[in-house]
Amino acid sequence: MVFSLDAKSGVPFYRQIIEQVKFAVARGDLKPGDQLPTVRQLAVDISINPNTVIRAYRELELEGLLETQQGSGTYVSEKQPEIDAVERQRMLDQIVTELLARASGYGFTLDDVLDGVRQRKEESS
Amino acid sequence: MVFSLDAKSGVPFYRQIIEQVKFAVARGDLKPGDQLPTVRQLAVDISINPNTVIRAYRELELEGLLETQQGSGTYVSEKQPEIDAVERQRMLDQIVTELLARASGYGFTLDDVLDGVRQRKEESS
Amino acid sequence: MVFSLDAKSGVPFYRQIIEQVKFAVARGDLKPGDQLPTVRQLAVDISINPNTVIRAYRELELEGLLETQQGSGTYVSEKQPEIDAVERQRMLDQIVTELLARASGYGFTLDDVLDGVRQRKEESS
Amino acid sequence: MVFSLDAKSGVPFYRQIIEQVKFAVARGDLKPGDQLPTVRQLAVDISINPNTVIRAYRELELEGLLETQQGSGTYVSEKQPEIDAVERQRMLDQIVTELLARASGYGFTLDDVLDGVRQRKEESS
DNA sequence: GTGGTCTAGACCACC
DNA sequence: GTGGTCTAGACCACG
Repeated sequence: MVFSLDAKSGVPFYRQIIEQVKFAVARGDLKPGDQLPTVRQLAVDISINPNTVIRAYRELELEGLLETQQGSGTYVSEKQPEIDAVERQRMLDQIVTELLARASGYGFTLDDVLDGVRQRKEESS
Repeated sequence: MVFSLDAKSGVPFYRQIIEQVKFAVARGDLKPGDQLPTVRQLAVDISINPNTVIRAYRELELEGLLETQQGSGTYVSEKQPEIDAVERQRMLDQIVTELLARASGYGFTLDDVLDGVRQRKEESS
Repeated sequence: MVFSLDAKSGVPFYRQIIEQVKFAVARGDLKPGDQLPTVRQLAVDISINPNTVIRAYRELELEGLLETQQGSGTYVSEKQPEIDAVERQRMLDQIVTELLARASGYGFTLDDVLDGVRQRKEESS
Repeated sequence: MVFSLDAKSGVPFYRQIIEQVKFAVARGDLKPGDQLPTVRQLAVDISINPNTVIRAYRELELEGLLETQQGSGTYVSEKQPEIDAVERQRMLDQIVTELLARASGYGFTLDDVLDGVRQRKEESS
């Protein structure tokens, strides 16, 4: 799995790592039992402070997505946490709300955003 | 114009004010020449420190959206800064990218997001 | 004498008035004994607060450039204050220093400014 | 890079810092990628409140001159914002206009100013 | 009355 | 360690 960070995005590094891991798991690129890069290795690979990697892994572990085996490494949990459907929907709502608010601040309408997302879909298909 | 802050959102107060002003201008609720609430008045209204309001107004002034006349008040600029079409598109791209990145982190597909936004559209119509 | 204010310049109104009066006297447009517009008249003419006019006139009176005769009006002093040559030079130095500093902040060289001033000279001749 | 403040000038501290940074970048004393003094360090060095330094750095960041990396420090942007040539000329015009206006207020002619600036040039050469 | 600047100090987020 | 946000309150400048 390949990680990449964007320092200019304003999104903190540890969040970018978290999202990339979640994305990889959601896509199936990372399967239960798969090992993740070691903290030190990943830190070197993407040129960041090991503490930042630790923080990302720890949060993912707290969520139940990862498991660390002392001395062995960090792995994708065998039992992926089931997210309550209601909770899940609320999550999406929250994300959509925030981004729409930001978009409207720049004068974009809901349709503008809708078109933007549709366009991505075409590009990816 | 009505302002409201959400202390739990994690979004800094001054950013919330900035976005609400931008939104109001984009919607036409605030027109060029209109006076904004005075710093002290708004501070009292939404129960925050005047310095925080000043900061929000100041950033909007630096962007060219507002103008302040010492001793008189703060107004919406007569000449709203024109946003370059290319710049605008890049802005939308960035917003959509973040929207999708955040959503995918929770396992949502592009279609899930599309549905989420569509749903908003129906609600608002 | 015609006054005009530029609200966008950032220079406070009372300073703009002061400089315009000084300029008019320096040019000879206003001679010793000449009456200036009354405070109220000028305030109406240029659409500002009378207090602002009062402030400008008062500072000019303190410098000895104007004299107010209660109930009669404000006049250019018969005896224009002589500014010490050294003081005068220091004044110019200070003005030049500040503006050059600001110009350099935008990457302009001393020659750029020099050219800018020369250009004005040609335009005015 | 050495900073120095003049409390008597009437120019706000944060503006003085901004102009000194711009000047240093324009001169090449600060190059893209260079780190600036930390907020706290600079605050101690020039004996002002850290908030004032933050404010200066922040405005420079909004202009695109600096970039801050949370937890790491503040750096000169790799891509310095390009100033539109027209915009640049307007800026110079504005500076020259103010220079002449202020000078004429003290009875200096355009030639006096020209001499004053020329003199600076000789001194600096 | 209006906005602007600065300080002091608390608390937070990130690396 | 780094920068960021917010508060409280003083003092100033402008109209």
